[in-house]
Amino acid sequence: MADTMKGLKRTHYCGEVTEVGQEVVVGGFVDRIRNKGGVIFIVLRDRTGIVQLLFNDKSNPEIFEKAASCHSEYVLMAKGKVVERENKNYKIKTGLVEVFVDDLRILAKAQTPPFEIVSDSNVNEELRLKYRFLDLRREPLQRNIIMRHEIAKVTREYFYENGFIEIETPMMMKSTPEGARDYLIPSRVHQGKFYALPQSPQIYKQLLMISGYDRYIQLARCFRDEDLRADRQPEFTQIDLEMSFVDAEDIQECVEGFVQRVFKEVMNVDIPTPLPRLTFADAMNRYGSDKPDTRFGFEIQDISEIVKDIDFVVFQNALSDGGSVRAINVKNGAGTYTRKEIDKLVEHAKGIGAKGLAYIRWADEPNCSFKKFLKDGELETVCNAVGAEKGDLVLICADKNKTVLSTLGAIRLICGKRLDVIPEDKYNFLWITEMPFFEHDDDNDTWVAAHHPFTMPMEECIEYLDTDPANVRAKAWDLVLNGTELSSGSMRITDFELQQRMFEALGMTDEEIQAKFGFLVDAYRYAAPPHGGMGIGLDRLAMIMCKADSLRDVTAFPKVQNASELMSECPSVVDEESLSVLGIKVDVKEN
RNA sequence: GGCCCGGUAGUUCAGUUGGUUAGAACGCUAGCCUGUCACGCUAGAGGUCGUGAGUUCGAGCCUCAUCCGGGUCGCCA
Repeated sequence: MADTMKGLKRTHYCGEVTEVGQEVVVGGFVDRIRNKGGVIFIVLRDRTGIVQLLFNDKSNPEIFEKAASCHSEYVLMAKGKVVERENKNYKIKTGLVEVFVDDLRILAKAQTPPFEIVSDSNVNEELRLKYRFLDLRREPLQRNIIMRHEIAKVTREYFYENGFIEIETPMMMKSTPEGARDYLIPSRVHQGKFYALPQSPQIYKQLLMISGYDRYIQLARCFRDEDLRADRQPEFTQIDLEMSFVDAEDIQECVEGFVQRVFKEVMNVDIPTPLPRLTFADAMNRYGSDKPDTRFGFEIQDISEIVKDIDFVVFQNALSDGGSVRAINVKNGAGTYTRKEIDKLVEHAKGIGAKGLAYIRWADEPNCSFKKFLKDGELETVCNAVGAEKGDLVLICADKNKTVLSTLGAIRLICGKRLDVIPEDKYNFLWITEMPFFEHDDDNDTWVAAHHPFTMPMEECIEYLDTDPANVRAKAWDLVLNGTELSSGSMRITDFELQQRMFEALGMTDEEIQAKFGFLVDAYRYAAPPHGGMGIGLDRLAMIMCKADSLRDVTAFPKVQNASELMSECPSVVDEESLSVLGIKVDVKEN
């Protein structure tokens, strides 16, 4: 039997024990034991830090024996006097003192853990996820989880102070088969019918504006049944907000205040506002991405005009097909890349959809992959146009605009990472504005809404709704941080007739509209103040602030790539009885 | 669904052209040590080489399939 806590009450966290002479009671996990024979040191750990416990066989043999029987990760409680250390350790906060223990309780013994509970663990993530409760004992993960809490706390404080009301919206709602796939919940009472977990509380927060709550905030759990990525979990948290009697700039100003506050309070980093802005079109043209990382250069340059007379069939074909020829000038010594390294980049470009990359590699002399098509002076003209000098690598892509931009955008990122030119301590926020309203669905050759169908178009674009969908821009915007999409927002349509036109432009029939959003459309008949809002990815914000590479590092119990959880092994099969109550028959296709 | 990377003691890894009994470090167990702090010293235990087939006299190594994990594209209104 283990000891009990009886008669002891914790007085200090381990990391707080610094004052010599105090009587303290501490509790925690055994981090390390150093048994010297006649004296034992046990390092005790809790979420605040570590403290050294001291045991001496002369002064108290019984407690000494007990200390000698301890092993890693046992849970102990110890009472004793804080004394000055004979040999001080200046590397740790509590390193000048130690607790000379006069009462020791072994509250729980531990099996040997499958991996060592140490800060700089390099253990296979699969194993760590299976024993997530042990991995969460490790200091780096605890620091992240606690930092995430700090972010959430500051978030609530900021928005509460600015007049936002926190309202919980349902986790069980109507399934709308638009956009991402829903997680479905079967109904026992209504057999054959299903609720859905929210992809976001979008519809509810708009209804709350119609109901007059004016400013709404929620740290909302959201669910999407799509494939995972390092920055995408099926279950995530949005700082979800909606505001009435505002326009886009008001919402952006409010969110700027938020990011400034959270970075200052949690990290003591100053974020200058207003944040820089870039239209979607400019972002695509300069960075080949709707979420550009602006911490480094290598911007895309259109050299179509410069190369239009060069007799190179690749360039000429792209130009005559209405495409373009564009380049990035990769600096920082990329000109010394070997042929093999460049081939790798070209292979990557092909993977994205480009037919290839032309290049000018300038180690000692400019060395051009399409040299034989060049006339005197043309190489120099191209180099001058893109600002190339010795040591640079100019990568050129010629194709349809869309392909050229996405290719060079991706290659730009790869080069930036490979050359290690992305400053880690920089936090580049960026508003991406004037998002396109429609997206072309190449498979079905139709125009589909790029956002949810309640997004307001920009006033000056409304006239093109039916005639020129490609040029309709939305009153929608993204907030990007260091190349990660953090947040997305828009103004909503409050005008009933305009909403009808939107639905028509999207090719939705009255029946469809009624079946999917009937209640929301009806609600707008009862008058709504102008409103809009945003959803800010709390997980992604925490990931960047913690300098983590994956959402798993800022999520207590994350899912892995196939959306399962390795610790509890969910999702799992349920028994026949449970299914039968729901009126469900499972028909699984075997591979 | 496509492509790429990985899987060898509890953990992190090494393992040569396919060739004797698969090694190291850390951890673990036991013993010694009164000032350690990544304590030290001595000894010991610990392996279905992810799984299954195949090639071979012989497979950790070669081939195929499969499972698991990661990254990415598709997808994510």
